Amino acid sequence: MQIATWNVNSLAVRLPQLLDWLQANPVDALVLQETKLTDDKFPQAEIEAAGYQVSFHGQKTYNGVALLSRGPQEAVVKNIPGFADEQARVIAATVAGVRVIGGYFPNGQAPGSEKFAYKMAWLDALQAWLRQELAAHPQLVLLGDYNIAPEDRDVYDPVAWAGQIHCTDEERTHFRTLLGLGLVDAFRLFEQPPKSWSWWDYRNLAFRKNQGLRIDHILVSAALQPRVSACVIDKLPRKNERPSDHAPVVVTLKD
DNA sequence: ATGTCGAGGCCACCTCGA
Repeated sequence: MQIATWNVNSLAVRLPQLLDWLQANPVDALVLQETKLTDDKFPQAEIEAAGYQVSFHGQKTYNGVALLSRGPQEAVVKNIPGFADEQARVIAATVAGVRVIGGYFPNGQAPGSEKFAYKMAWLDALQAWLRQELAAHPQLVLLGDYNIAPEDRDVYDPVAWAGQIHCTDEERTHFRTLLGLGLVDAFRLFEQPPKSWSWWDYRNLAFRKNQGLRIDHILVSAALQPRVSACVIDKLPRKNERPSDHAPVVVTLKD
């Protein structure tokens, strides 16, 4: 079984690439972030024609998430229960016995800003909900665009980025708290090439210079960890002539 | 090199967010 995450930065623009990618990578489940589509504009028919069931939760211009799966989805949840939020950032469902939670974590803009405070409140709410989800669903994966680079080795220039958004102590503490709930970073279960990133700024020729951050993550529960056999970042879509700024991340589970 | 994209307003350029 394979489960993947991809911030597509506008599904309207990236739909052809998504369909191409699914043909080459027929994963069992995929969560998308930054679809930037209201639900009435979501390309449900095209995705179903590609052999996937899909749940989605979107809004105009910003954010928006979706969950695609080959098999049926049970107990679909949109956004964090009990956390009033106008921003569409979370979608979850149980797929083939695995609780799949996809998230588009707030960017946070800059430490000290209102958006940073919102990011912290959102992370608090996620953490509280996740405790319950883990108790109810031991086989769980939390994946998406975390907008957090957990360690200095996840940053192309850790000195320049020290204390900057994605790299603050507060964000990294939140990431470690998630691990403390009984989750593990699937990517770090394996030896990986140094300078592995999942996002490169569109500016500054960042991709050509491989100046990026690893901010898209797949965290798996302790009960799921023994099944994890691989976790990779697929840089290929970032080489498209009209790419998203993020690359997909894929985890492989043994049956 | 702050050297890019994408959405949306009410455009044929600007602002915002990332």
